[in-house]
Amino acid sequence: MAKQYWLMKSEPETYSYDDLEATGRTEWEGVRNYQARNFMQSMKIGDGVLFYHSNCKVPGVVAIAKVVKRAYPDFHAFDRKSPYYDAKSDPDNPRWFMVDVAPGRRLRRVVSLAELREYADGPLSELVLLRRGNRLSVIPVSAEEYRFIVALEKKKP
DNA sequence: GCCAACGTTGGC
DNA sequence: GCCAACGTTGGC
Repeated sequence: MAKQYWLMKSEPETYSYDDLEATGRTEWEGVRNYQARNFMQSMKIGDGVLFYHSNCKVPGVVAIAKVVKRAYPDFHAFDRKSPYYDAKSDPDNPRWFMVDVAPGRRLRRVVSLAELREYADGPLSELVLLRRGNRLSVIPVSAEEYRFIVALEKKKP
């Protein structure tokens, strides 16, 4: 199976790309949306990830990361004390899954959402992120879209 | 199975 | 802080 690509959102105040670099690896826990979960379940080791900062001053893609562990049960859902606790998920029949992600490299500059929108009628016309009202935190990206977005780092902002 | 109410996401 | 869009919940 060919390498796949994804965009994963994180609020930098909660967990930024700097945090990922500091720890070298993270569990992508707390995803509580079925569609996003399904995407994570189809991820494979080595898949490319666009690390996106949401809910911040300049939302956009800040770095490249990679999947380093395939989907496994999000055990935070079993922990009553966790903010991600979900009584409907139990260890015998887990409802939520997560993958592990490791850093790749920071882009030369933030490729902002506003800039991505400039290509909404062109190369990024199919980008799920740009669909109206999209709120998914894990989004598939085609190889072409991935390459195009990464290449934008070389453009003058 | 419908749908109103509610909570959350996330850009602005 | 506002609010539009969306998913989930629960009454009926």
